[in-house]
Amino acid sequence: MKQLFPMVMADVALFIVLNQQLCVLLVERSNAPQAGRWAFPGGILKPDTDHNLDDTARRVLLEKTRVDVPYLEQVATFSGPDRDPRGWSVSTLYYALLPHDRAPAVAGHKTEAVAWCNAQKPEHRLAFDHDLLLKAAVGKLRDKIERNALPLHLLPEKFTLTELQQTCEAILGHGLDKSVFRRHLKDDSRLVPLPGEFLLGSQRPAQLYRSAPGFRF
Amino acid sequence: MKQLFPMVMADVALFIVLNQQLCVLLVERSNAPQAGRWAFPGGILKPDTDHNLDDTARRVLLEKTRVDVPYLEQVATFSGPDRDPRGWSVSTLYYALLPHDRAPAVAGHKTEAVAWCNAQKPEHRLAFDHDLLLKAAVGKLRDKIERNALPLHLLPEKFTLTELQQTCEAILGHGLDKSVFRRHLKDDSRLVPLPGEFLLGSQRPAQLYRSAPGFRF
DNA sequence: TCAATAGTGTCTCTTAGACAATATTGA
DNA sequence: TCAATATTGTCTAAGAGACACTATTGA
Repeated sequence: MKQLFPMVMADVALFIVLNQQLCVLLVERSNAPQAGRWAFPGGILKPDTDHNLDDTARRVLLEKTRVDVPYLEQVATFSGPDRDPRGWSVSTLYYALLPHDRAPAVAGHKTEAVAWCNAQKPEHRLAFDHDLLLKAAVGKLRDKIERNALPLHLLPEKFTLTELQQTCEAILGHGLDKSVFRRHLKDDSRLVPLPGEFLLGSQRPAQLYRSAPGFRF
Repeated sequence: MKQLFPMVMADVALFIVLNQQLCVLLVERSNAPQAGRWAFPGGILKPDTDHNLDDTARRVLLEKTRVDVPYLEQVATFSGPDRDPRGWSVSTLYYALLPHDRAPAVAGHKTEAVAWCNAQKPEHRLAFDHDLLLKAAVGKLRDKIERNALPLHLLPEKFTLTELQQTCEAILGHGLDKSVFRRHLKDDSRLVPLPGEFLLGSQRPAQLYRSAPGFRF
């Protein structure tokens, strides 16, 4: 017998940049269906407690990984009778960004393994239609960077322009010219230089910046 | 008592350009809730017959307006317990484009009035949160035009470059330079000039074009 | 001093934007 | 011929891209 209502869920692609590579958080499914494959953290809408699907997304991410994220954005909604063997499903995909210094904060459920996986070429076999979802999420993220958005939520509180550039490069998948990159950030109000604060090393010190108050993406 | 499952629906913003104005199709609600207000054509997912939400969107548009559209694209998904007084709802918004010479093809249900309404500043009071949805749909459409997409699905089969430019201007809400506009279309494979076919009038004839085979947006 | 990276400058080439000039029709 | 619109050209300024140069540290 056919079901009357579809499953309604939210999935989250949580991005991070590790070792100059754009990575995404995946959870190994421990139960059927598709046990052993890797999927985005996701879960079913709870109409009693969720105020909208954004809430659902934030909640499932918190439940599955213990991470609360500052920024969450809708990518698209996927639907159909066959994408999940349990039946007709509608799942709205979100993406979120995590600063690389918070990577250790991510913890799996007792029974589930989690892993940071190369977002451009995942080394795990994905469950359901999540390869499609991943493409969509990466595409949307790239789009924003190409349109001059700054992925500051991927960076720690204080960062240098070089780190920012490397983060953009990891997302775009190709190098950027240092001079051009910095020219664009001239007088950009989204960036605030921290007076007198520098990143030191065996080279010329690098000015540290933080994101402007109220910055959202 | 709370409901266990949300309503799952698709809404469609069907755009057209009439008299150089971007317009959207609205349906006057004849029944509660919100009778008398105007809303996008929309309807509830039928898991038995719809293969996905795109299907739902196409079907409800056909049912409500008798129009089958060549192009349909997802905008975003809106959700929450209060946006529809009937309870927790999830609705995925699509937009579609209709050539202006097909405006008369649109017909309402027996009991419902339909109207083309100014998309930038609607003259009707919208139902539910559809003012939000309208903003999102117009925004997405503008975005695509700004990124050099051609809204050929808003034009009749044969059209001139001037008509194409005016269509873009209607979407963007501001004028474009004729010379610049045409420069961009130089050697654009999306446009095919029709050899020897011109639009005549009391002026220099204008070359007619059609969209390239397989053109999608 | 040197290696390493930060940060700036310069040159060229492409393009956007504004506007002018020319072309072709019907009245 | 004129009015109207199509179509093309030209000039200028801004920006992108490539690359070189200078600056400042620790070793």
